[in-house]
Amino acid sequence: MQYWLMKSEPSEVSIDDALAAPASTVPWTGVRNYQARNFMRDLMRPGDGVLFYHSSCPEPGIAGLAEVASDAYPDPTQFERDSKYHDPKATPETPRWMLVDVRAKRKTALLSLAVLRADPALAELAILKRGNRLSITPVSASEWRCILQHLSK
DNA sequence: GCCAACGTTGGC
DNA sequence: GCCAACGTTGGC
Repeated sequence: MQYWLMKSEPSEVSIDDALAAPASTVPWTGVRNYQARNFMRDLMRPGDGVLFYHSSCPEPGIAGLAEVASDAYPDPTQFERDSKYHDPKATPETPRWMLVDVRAKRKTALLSLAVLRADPALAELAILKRGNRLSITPVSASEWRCILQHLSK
């Protein structure tokens, strides 16, 4: 059982969008970074805990709780010529990009970056590290507990 | 819109 | 394999 933080731009897929989807489940399309892909492909397992993070928006922060809902499989958008996620070097025989399904569990009060930064127990949280742009990052069990504690306030 | 930080590309 | 140029991310 592992824990993750996954960024999504709410103008693309917000926690509300995910909760409104069939079975509250969305395919995590569009990841085009090898490290993030490898996390999904090699380390994620169904049932892993997910912090649903809103990025590139007026109020960035943790907006909900979710879980990994599938093993990794090829991201179909890489094969779609008219998709902005199309990758001409990918073929169904040799896919490059993988994704997992994510099931939203609940929306939370927004846990802002300022609040996260103010907690010394979260000093090592990857999302708070300078220059970190990874859209998927691991969260330790103690960080997860700490964040749940914040969310229960 | 700015800009720091980082990943990727491609010429050599 | 180096590394400069370029593109992207994402908070502010």
